[in-house]
Amino acid sequence: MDKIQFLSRLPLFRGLPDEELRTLAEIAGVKTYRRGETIFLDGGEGHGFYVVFTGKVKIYKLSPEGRELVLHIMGPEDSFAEVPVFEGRHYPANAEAVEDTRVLFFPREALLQTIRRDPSLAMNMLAALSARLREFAQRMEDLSLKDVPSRLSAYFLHLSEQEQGSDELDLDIKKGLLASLIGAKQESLSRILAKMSERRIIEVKGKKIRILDRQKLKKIAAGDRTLFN
Amino acid sequence: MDKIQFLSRLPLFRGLPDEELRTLAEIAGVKTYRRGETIFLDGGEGHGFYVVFTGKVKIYKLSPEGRELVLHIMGPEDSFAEVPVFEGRHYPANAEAVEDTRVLFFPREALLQTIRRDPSLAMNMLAALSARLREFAQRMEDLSLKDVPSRLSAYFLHLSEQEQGSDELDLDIKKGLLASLIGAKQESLSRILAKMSERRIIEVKGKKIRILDRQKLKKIAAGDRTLFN
DNA sequence: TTGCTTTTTTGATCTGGGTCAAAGATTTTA
DNA sequence: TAAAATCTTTGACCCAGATCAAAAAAGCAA
Repeated sequence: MDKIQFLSRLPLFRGLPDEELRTLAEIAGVKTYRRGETIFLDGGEGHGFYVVFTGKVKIYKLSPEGRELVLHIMGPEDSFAEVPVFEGRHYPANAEAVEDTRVLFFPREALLQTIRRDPSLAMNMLAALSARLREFAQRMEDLSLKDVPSRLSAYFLHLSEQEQGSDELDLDIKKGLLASLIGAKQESLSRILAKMSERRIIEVKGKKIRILDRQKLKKIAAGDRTLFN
Repeated sequence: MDKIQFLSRLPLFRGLPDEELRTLAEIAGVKTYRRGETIFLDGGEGHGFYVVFTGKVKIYKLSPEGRELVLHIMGPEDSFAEVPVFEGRHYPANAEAVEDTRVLFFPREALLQTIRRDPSLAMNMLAALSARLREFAQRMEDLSLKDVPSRLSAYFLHLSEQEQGSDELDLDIKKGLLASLIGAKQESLSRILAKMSERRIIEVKGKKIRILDRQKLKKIAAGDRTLFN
């Protein structure tokens, strides 16, 4: 397994001298989790951070009554649980493998030492956290100011962008998980998908979505509700 | 005005050598804004970050239709707009003075250079961004999984903690702003305050709140709705 | 294949909190 | 101090989306 090569591709480690990279690669442990397994729990003590190697991890919050909000779905090359490395020492959310997953684990101290030695890692990390803050601010806005169809449409457009503007989207996750990711209930999502299909805005085949009318999708994302009345 | 002394008290600059601190103090510009004045707009180009000296600044998002979500109310010693320094170069939200306000402004380049020279500033900054991420994750959970009375109660308990557990709270901001901070409409907030007063959970006198029944407040914060039925 | 589990859809109903409108209170300004 | 502007409360009504229940579809194991 070529850990070093993998690490060198990560934006987080860009610009790091090979030697530092080698040290990090040595220190990083591989952990494997099966589908459904918990990686850590909200409030648990965090001793380092993770990078997904293969598989998929959901980062989520649970309310006392057991309702769930998914903050992120992390895939290969994504890192998570940086926060407790730098502040507070306990995890700010739960993490669970939604597929069989392998992750790299970097112990806090190793990372902190590298950061102290090499400002470029600090800068990369600051950029990464900043990007996430930006994303959260947007998510919060969406959650409190936009309705569910709008959030769903925005999500589709986002997926499409990630696939170079393709009209063929692969959700790649269960619908229930998608619902929780956009802050809705499974039943609501199902109804909205049905309505959007009926209106020929999208076509749904299992986990495959085809965008039929990008203009209308954009309108809905921007808050237009006329299509639903 | 003793900029250096002020700066040396900030958690962000803790551990910085006096010389670096002096350099930063020299570079930092003071800007003043009147109540209601815009400091920057979402999407505008960001050339540095700010620390509140006196006054109060609201950081907020606006939906296309003009609905507002307040992300933060920043007071003296709080810093804001770090994100565009490290990533993306444009502001992720709007900022407006809600009182007559003086802020210190640190140009991006000065900050980046100090960070490159001194890892302790990088570490402080990473800790600050991490703390904010943690806060955002909590806010997102509250926004999507909790109801308005619960968010309001949590806010009161939070204020109380900041005042060493006192039962006498000073909102210090307009009710409309508070509403927008907890993701509600002014009218809803008003009704909930009325109901909580009627139930003798709190007492409201203008911007002063007195907690009468902390137990019930905690119950509501935890999601209990029996008090409202 | 068959049966069992999990996921998704559909139907019926309920409700928290938003909207619109107007009155009342407080603050600001002249 | 008056009057103008802004902020807050209250009332009537409405609706997006949650909940509860059950059927249908899709995955999966034996």
